[in-house]
Amino acid sequence: MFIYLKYISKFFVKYAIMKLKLWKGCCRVKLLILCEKNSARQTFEKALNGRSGVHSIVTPNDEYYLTNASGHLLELADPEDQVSEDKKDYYKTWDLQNIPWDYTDFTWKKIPIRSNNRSTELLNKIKQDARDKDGIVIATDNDPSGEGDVLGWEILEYINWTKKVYRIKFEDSEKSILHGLEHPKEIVNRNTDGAYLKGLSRQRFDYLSMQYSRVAKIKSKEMGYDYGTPKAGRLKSLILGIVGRQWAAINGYVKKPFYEARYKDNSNHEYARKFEEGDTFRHTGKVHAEQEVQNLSDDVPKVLESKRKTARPPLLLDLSGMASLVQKKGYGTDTIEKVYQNMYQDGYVSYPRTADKKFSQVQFDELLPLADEIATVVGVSTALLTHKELRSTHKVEACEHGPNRPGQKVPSSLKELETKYGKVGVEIYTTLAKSFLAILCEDYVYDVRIATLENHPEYISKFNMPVELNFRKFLNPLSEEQLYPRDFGTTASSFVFSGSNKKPSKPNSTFIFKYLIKNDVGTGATRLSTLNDLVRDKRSDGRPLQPMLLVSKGVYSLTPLGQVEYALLSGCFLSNPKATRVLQDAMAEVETNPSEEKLNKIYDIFSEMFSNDFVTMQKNSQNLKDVLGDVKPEALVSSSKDSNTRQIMYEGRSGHYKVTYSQKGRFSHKFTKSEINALEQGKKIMFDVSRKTTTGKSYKQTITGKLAWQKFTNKQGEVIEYLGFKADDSNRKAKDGKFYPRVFRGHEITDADAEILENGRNLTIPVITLNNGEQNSNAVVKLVDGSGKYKKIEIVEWGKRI
DNA sequence: GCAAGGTC
Repeated sequence: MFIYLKYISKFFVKYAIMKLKLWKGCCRVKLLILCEKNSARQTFEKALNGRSGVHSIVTPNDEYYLTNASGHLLELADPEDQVSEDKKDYYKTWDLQNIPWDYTDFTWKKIPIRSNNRSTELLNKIKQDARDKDGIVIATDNDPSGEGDVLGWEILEYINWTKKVYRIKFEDSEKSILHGLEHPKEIVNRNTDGAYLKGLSRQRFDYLSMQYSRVAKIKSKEMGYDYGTPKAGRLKSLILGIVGRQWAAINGYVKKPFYEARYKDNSNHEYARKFEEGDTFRHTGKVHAEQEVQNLSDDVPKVLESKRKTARPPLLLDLSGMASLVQKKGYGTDTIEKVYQNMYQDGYVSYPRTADKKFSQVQFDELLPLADEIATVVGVSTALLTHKELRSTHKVEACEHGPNRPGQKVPSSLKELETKYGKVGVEIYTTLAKSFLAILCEDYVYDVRIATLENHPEYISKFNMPVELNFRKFLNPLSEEQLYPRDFGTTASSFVFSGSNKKPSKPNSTFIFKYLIKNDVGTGATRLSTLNDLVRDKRSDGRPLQPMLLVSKGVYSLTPLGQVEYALLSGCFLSNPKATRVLQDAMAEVETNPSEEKLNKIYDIFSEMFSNDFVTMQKNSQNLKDVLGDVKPEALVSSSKDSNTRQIMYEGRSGHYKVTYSQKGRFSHKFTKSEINALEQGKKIMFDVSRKTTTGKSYKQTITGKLAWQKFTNKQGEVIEYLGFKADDSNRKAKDGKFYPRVFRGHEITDADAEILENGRNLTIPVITLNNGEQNSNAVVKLVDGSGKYKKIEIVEWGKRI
């Protein structure tokens, strides 16, 4: 009986507990946590110990499930799909009559991103994941622009989510994620959410800017410069503007030499006076400086002071900084971007699209234990890594992704990277590793030594004497001369120093990025990809595309199409950093006072800017001929529609050339990749072509030649210059100055042959195919006069068959 | 066909 009771009570307790659990479970709030991307979701998974589970978020025991997007999954549909049926044509047709657009026509409809074939699939998955949930936590990145908020909300809108929505903010670390989950903010109405409206205003402003491209295309075509569609936008036009202005400065540079008296001591140190605007000791004529030098007696150096100084390691790298450095080693930024992405996916390097150059403590602590291992791989002495504390100058309290740096996975050797990613992978890793390892070294210590001259104290000389190299042993290493400088000498005498104003530097990626960063245009994620976009000459489906920029040896220049845009948008707000500043001010206002009214103000700001720029562009189009000169036929869309042309910089000018070399009806040859490579470097190439005799028998002819700028006169009598393959003269020049074929029926005329022919004698040579039907024979030939300045080789008699 | 913003 006792046992029975015990059993019963045990059963009841068990039942009660089960009931309680069930009750608790049914009342638990079910949350879907929406991360921006796969890698972020994985970090959440680590922080929460599982993809799903129980965690205190909005109530103490919420059931959560993690899901993720992949950046933006939606984009604004094309203009014609934003408007009512009766206005479709108006917005579809590229016509100046249909511009400017009326923003009140737009529904701001979004569609899954077309270029990403996974977007619909992911949207469906998120919709599925959300089905049984009570709330969604938007856990996308916390960009100050509100982009993460837009990214999350547009997904919720797409899946018709009507239940609760929370937003959490955090940085890219487990600790910060847990902290963020403790502070969810419920958003009842997205139309009054500051961050969301702020992001939306940026998006719509930029969308409306598409009108610029239409205007630019229409006007340039109208003026005969139909080189393609100039792609105009806040970021693109700014890049083209800075490249265009820099080349204008380079082309307008006038060297202004100057001469001044200086001293040099017997250790080769130079002593000069400090030049300030208005000083008269700098002469434009050499004579004046020479006179001055004659009056300056020899002197004795005197050390003024030796100051000990230290220099901290530089900040770390963001994507554009990393790309600039690696590009200098001879790799294309497009390749760098792709390879870095692959290395990131494999865990060797950190998240690519960051704008951070400093560490948070958490990120630093995560990487520090790997330092010795990384140093060994890249060949940096671990003995140098003594500064294990994060300098305050290199630290931020909170940041998103942190700088570009080595990842948690360390390769066993550089060879491992080379096998997987090629040499560019090695370069990327070494660059990142060194910039990280440098901050674990002590400061660079050096003495600044300053000297003057006993009797001419206004002459000063200065150099740095290294004391302890530390991080400069491997990062920005000193030259031999800088490492072991000679100290000041014992005597000094005067000389004429000649210098000149500095020539503006050619625009490379560092130059472009610096300008964009300074003006806060674009983001870490878009600067490099947009620059690559402008250089791209193929669409994703392989069809040709008119590039706006050309890059050669890291230097960027405008293509004819780029020049069109540069000319058309000159003086426009859009191609000025001011456009971004005006936009950012308006965005800040939307954020602090989120309302439909403030959002509408964005459209007004855009409209005002555009109406001014519209006038400017029309004016500019009238001056296109003055600015651009004659239309370049090779740049016309009509002449480069096929993939048979390549656009390159050649001998300092840009042009198209055909990759198929042909002589009408005789032969054609499509250049191979290596031939194209050689040609574009200005090298001479050689290839065989197949030719046919009159009887249809084929034989090979060897052609040699290179790319060259050539001229022809068209029917209107205009001399047109074009770039193309120029075969070496296939004629020999005879003694009398006339020309005759270098190759006759497959036989190359040797010097000895020429000697005989040009003396009017008969010559027996092997020829490949004969008119009498035989295949290979000897033939007796001689040289006879042809028309004009030509002679020809004629068969006198068939020889025997070979 | 046009943007800039994400991501792989």
